[in-house]
Amino acid sequence: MLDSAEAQPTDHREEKRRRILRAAIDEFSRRGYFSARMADVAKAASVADGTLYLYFEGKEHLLISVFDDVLSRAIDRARVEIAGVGSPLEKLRIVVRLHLETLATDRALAHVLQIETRHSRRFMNLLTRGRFGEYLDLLRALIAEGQERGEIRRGVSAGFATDSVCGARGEGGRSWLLADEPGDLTRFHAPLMDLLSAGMVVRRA
Amino acid sequence: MLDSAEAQPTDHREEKRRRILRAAIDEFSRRGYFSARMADVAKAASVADGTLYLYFEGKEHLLISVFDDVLSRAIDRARVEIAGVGSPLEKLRIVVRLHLETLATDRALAHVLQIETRHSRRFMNLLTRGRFGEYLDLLRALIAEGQERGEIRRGVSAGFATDSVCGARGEGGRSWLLADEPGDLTRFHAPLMDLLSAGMVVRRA
Amino acid sequence: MLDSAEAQPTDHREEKRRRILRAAIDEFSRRGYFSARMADVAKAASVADGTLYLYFEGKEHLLISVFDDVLSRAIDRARVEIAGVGSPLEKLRIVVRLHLETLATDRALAHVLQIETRHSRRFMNLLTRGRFGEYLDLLRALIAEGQERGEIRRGVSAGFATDSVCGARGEGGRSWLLADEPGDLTRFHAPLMDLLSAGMVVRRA
Amino acid sequence: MLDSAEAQPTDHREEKRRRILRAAIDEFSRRGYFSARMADVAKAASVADGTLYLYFEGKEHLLISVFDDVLSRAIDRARVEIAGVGSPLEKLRIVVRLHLETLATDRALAHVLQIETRHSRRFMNLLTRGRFGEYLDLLRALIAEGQERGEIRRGVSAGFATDSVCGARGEGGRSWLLADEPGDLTRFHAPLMDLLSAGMVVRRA
DNA sequence: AATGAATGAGTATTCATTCAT
DNA sequence: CATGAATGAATACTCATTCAT
Repeated sequence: MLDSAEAQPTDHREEKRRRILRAAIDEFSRRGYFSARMADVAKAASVADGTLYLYFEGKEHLLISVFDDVLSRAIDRARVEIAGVGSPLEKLRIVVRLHLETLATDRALAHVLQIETRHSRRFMNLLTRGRFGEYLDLLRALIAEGQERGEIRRGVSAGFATDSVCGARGEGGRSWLLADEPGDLTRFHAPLMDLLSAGMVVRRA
Repeated sequence: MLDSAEAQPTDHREEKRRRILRAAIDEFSRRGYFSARMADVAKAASVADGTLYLYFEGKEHLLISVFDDVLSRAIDRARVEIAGVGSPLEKLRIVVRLHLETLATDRALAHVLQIETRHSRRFMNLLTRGRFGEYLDLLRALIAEGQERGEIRRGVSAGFATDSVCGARGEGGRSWLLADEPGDLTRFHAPLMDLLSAGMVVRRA
Repeated sequence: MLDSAEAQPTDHREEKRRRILRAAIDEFSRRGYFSARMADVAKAASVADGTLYLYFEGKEHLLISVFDDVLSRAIDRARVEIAGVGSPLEKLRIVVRLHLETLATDRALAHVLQIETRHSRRFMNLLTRGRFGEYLDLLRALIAEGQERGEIRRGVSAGFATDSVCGARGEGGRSWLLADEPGDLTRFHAPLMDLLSAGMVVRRA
Repeated sequence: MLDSAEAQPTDHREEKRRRILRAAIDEFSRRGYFSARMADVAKAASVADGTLYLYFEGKEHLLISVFDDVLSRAIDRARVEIAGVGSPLEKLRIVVRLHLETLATDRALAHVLQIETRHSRRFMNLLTRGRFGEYLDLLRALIAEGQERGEIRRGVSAGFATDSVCGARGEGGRSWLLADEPGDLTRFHAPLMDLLSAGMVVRRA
């Protein structure tokens, strides 16, 4: 009883928070972070300008929140999906696929993640702490695990391979974002994994 | 006689243009494109605010000019260095090395190229025409050539491979840029080429 | 109840709008339109700089609004005062008197109307649509009516007489300057001298 | 010999001065005084920007010079043409005709004189000293003379009639606006209406 | 909690003027 | 005398943020 009495406003609050994040993604994607106006985000979220500041500390925090929110859920889903999988390389494959699927499903989100979060050094540093760091840790762990189990070549440092995975995926995403006729992002999945695997996989004599 | 008479002002002008570009790179790198102020660029270049507009049309054009200027010289150097080389894969290796060396030499420049030029769709389109397009063409040509000569697997499309090269290199550069203790960027060269080559090279049975 | 609840903000808003217009009249009069600064208008109106733009689109629109606002009220007053009057000439006399009284009451306003609204051809065109056009129509109608009733000489066209009354042609050519098909200015010479001479020349018996 | 030796540069100088004035008239007319750029005046006059300042003290002085130059020649011509005429009213008629002819011949000049010289109170004061004052004196003298000889009604003050003729009072108060001791504008109402009515009212036999 | 009117700091750009050549 | 590259003061307008209601 108490719960439901409190659940209502909380749900309401959470729903409004999500609406604002959604509006932020759309506006940041459409106009770019710096050109997007808080007033437009508010309008798109159907709230008053001032309300944004009851949910987020300011514009910058709103962008960080988009990033964190998406990665939060990405990590959760990834952990669930790779739970029963044995091969680290296969796990890696799954994580990359999930990532591409998320981007493919929500082009505006992809744009914000790929482009708009790259602005200032300070900003990137803010990002690296928080969920993004966790995500990188996950990838690094998978690669390290793969190396320990002999599935991935040791010549490649885990950090470097992580960067390559993110980078290749990122640039593919960027091309896809900027292309006039985007097509399906997930079609990059196979060749991307193929390409990277080829470099990482231990080649059995 | 005529030369020296005309050379002075031209040299003077060119020298000032370079000073402004240099200042722009530094300021855009330090504060980010949007946060950088034209007044600071002017001060860093030791010219009056108004002088910037005698050399560049505006802030946006200044950023584009940085990009174009760097790529102009990158392309020229690349063409010279790969002139006598036979193997396309080797040529690719050289181009990537040159690129990394340029970024490694000038961290501020690297930052501007990797981060600050990624802002808006419109901006990217501006960039793609001009020298950047030429650069991509060069890479694509090398990959296609490699495929014709059987050095590079045909399964990988030239466009996709180009993206991967740029992306992996980009993300490596980005990590390096954002790392607290950067180390030497060129140490990425060997593993990067190794990684990519492994994915691209025709594996002889 | 409802009224008073809504009346407050509306009144408040209207009061602020008037305060800004008043400040604009004073500043435009004191320094001239181009030399007047929006910041000074804001200060004189006791509002923040940005507030000006919540009430008017920009500096130019502020000037047009001064003009329109004054003419709006001039037309209303004129219509009331000439309502019961029979003679068109008498009506004309009243309108001119009202106009002069308004100018006489508010010297700053007079200055803005007489001088500062005369800047560019484009600006005059903006002005001619809107309330100014209505005002001219009123004058033209009165003169035409006077001519029909034989109170005003037919030799003078309604348009020309209108211009003479409100002085557009007083100095010999403002209207001519702004007209789309100027024709020959000297053709105004005869009727203008006729008109003025008649008033100056001693009427013999 | 000496004369011709010195005449050349002097003529040359005078010719350049005239070219600049001409360019100023055209540019001020085309874009308005405030929007016209000195650089454009220079270009239109085929001289360097800096050269303008060898002939005129600055932008404002350039505008005043246009005014003064035109009036100088207007006064000279007027004096010549009215030399042998007996009737002051006829003289007045001639002066007005000359004035209108000048404006009619050069529309750009007319625009500058009618519109662009009306900007600030300070500016008008600058103008009133100099040749413009002389011009007004001439008109006043003619009217006074006409009144003495019984050609012009005495009810109209010389000053007021002068203003009416050159239109300063045409719209109801420009002169009043710029006068140092304005008095009451409404006192102009009766004589103004009298003046204009006389021209418009049907004179009953 | 929500609103949205008001705030005012912040900045790219222009252009009259100068002065070294 | 003439040039025109360089100067730098000056300002309209935007928009993130606040706070009285």
